[in-house]
Amino acid sequence: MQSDFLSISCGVAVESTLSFKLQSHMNQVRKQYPFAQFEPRWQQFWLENRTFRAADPGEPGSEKPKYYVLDMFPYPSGAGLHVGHVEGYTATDILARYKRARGYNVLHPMGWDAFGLPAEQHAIKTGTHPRITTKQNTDNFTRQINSLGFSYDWQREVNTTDPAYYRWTQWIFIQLYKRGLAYVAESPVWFCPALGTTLAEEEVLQTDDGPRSERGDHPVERRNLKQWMLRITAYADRLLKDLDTLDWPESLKDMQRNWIGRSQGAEVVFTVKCDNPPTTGEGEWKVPAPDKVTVYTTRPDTLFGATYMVLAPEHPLVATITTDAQRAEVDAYIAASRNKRDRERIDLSRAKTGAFTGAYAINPVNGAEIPIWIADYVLMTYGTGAIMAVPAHDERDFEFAKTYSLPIIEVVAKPGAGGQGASSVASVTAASGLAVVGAAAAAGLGASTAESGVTAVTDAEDGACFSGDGISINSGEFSGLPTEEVKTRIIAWLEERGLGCGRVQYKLRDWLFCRQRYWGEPFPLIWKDGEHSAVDEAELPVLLPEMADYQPSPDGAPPLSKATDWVNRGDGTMREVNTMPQWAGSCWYYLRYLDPKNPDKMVDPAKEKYWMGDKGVDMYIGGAEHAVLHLLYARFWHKVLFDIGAVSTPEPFHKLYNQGMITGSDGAKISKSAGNGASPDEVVAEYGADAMRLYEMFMGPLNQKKAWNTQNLEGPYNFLGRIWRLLMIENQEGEWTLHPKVAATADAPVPDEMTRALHIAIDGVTRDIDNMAFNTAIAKLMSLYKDTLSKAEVLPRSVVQTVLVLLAPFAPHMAEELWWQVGNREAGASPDGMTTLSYIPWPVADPKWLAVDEVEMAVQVNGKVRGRVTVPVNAAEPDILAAAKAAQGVDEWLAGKTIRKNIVVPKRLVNFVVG
RNA sequence: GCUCGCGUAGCCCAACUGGAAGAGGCGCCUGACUUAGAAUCAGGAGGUUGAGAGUUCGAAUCUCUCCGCGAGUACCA
Repeated sequence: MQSDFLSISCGVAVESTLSFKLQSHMNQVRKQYPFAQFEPRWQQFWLENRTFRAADPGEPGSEKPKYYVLDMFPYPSGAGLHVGHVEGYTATDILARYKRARGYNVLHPMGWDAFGLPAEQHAIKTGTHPRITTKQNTDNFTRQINSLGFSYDWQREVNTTDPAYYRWTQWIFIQLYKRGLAYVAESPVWFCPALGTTLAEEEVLQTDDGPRSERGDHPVERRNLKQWMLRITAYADRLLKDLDTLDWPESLKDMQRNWIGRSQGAEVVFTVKCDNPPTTGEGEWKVPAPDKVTVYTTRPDTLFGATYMVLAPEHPLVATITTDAQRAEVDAYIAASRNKRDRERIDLSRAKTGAFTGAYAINPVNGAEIPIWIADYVLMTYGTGAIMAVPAHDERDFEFAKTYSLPIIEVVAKPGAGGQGASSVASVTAASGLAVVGAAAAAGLGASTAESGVTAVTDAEDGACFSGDGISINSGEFSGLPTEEVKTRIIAWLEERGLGCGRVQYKLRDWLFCRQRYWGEPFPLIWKDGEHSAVDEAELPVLLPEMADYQPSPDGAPPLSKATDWVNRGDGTMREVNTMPQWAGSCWYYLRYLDPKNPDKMVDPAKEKYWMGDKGVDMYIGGAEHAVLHLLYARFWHKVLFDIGAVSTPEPFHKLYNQGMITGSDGAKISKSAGNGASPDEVVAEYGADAMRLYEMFMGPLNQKKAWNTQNLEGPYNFLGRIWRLLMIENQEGEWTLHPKVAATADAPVPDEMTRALHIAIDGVTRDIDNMAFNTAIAKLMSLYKDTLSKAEVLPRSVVQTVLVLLAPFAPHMAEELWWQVGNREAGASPDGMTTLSYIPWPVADPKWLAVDEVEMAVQVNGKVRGRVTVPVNAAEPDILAAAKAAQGVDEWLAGKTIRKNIVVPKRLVNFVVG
């Protein structure tokens, strides 16, 4: 029953009757220590004394080395702080407090990513202005964050919706615009009817139910719209290359590499042979018949194996090359494929479909005529929208060729496959050669591959298709050479003749950078006669106009278009009415923290140089869900700012760490409807902030997914209670005072074994924090308590204070309170003489206490432990072996055996291998 | 389908990177304190490291093949 109540207590939605029972139960649970009294007291102390203020260059404290530890700032939602926020913020807080104690000038700021859809949707529903909602939410987040004792420098708070902030977002946009990195284009873009706005590629997820919005999970569709784009592709190569310089999780770098999707290949020009040129029907040329079509391929080495060509259905040449005979079929296919898109469904079966245009292309390397098809497995948005199909060496082409009985020619032999395949190919080539292909192609659809004889040289019958590297065959002068070499040679061959060239291609698309919403940064742009220009920088910020009605227009026009006084500037120019996407403000907020109130500059160069140093942010912690969104966008903006000299590092975030997601008790994502979550407010009320922080760090490795379990929370909570009761004692009135065994023996000598245990703990905790292994650091503190502190008759103050400094990053309130209770007071600092331990130097483990004289080693015979032996730590190998042979239990296993090999692992074990 | 990560005690997790399977916590059991329970304190039990092969004197750790869970990605030529 008890655990039921506890788990219910953490649910977001609690029914009133249960909630009542819960209360009565909770009241019975005795608080292990009076956290409700001292936690708020220290939070107030820190705020009032600006304990965590970071020193800007020139100020006292700035002579220390800097350490910039950053959280991904939150979107202040109405739901309030989430246990996932607490996880990341606790981790950075531990580092911030640890680094302060280690003598660093620590920058640890917090702010609000406050533009965005939820506030606007709430506004549409309730009529409350997003600004009001945002203020309420940031107030609530601030309260919750402070209730957890995070050591932010609140003097540096930023808010993306503050005109003094977004003025500089607009300024950066103008710099992009001036450099030609922002442009308007009409293209097929993602549109979300439910959200009433376009979305970037990165904001659309491909799901089993078709493409859907990353935010809100609504269906999205392709529409041809005129939109503002940012030319992030111009930075594709640098964004890719500089990943190598970053200390990020390899998996995250892979995701960015994958998204950027660099591939190296070639463009090849094919000549179109159109025996039956298209006409308008009155016998006139519709357009001049095209005579060239360019394809992109990453496998130019397989050019001899191209047996047909495929254009995307949207390819502009389709209309002009299609023969009259094929026109009906082609038009029907185009219509069907467009319809397929509109059905917002992904075809999981991947059945390949297409239509023959009636036209042929001529392969530049061998003059073979190959049929030109259209198929929706070729995308207009990648490469040239046209491919040469090599069914023998490409899975997709292979499937398509099988479906439509197109010829398949093998031109790459598997390495090490032996001479059999190669020779059979060679003989067929010699006998029939490419002429067979031409004949098959000319025969068109009707030609069966069996009749053509081509399949004899392929693996088609066993359903195989070899897409790896190998040795070229059947490829004229290139036969016999390995794939890589053939690629180079064929590209050179094509380039010499003007028939193609090497080319690098990226998957990354330009960034769709405008939204048809109200609650976002207005663009600093004006229009006149269809021409756009940037406003003068002196006009910034371009303020969001006050509006009574921020409903989207039924015709799809952005809400700002209704603010006519704002749109029409009176001089014949009109303002741009789109707004920027939410990512804009988060692209550079880490820079504004450095100089948050500067009215004249985005950031003062001296401050930027000091805080960003050589490598930028020293530690950035957040979830992996932003891998190809925020983290890619911010790197792009930062590089542009670097290019214009506004920042001094090529990358913004040198070290990045991904926190693992905290799921509900059922392992599923925490949601209100599932009721599987925990609310930080409730946990803090019941167990206190220190216990919540300690538990979230104790759950497991920071970078792994973990399930919330309130029962497990009681472990760290009990530990804090034990530490408290170790030093404090409760009288009959329920007041806590310092325990006599601490107070009476302040100057007591420290037993060697206690000193040793303390130094082992210092060493272990320090290394664990440096390795972000907070769970094991906490376990080491628990061991120190259990094995040493709890057993001590007297607790020397020096030991207690060291323990409190070690505890402080994890449980800062209790550490501060006990620090004060054991007598660290300062007259005048506060009415009670409160003084912080935040800047007390971190203890250093003395190696002499870590050293041991003797070690116990395991003695194995043939890998099985048969005894143990204690030897001096620096014993020589012969001595160890002698002792090991004599060890009890070992001798009998060695009796009468020949030792063939001795293995000695210093300080660990001895293994005798006997025959 | 492809890529990557993870499987250790009933549960959450350690294991110095190839060297005695166990640091810590939850739960469970025993004892102390209690009229009794709760809380607290002291102690204890608990194992084929997902399965199978391989490398090695020695494998939780390295290699391969499966199984299970999770994340990313999805016709990118």
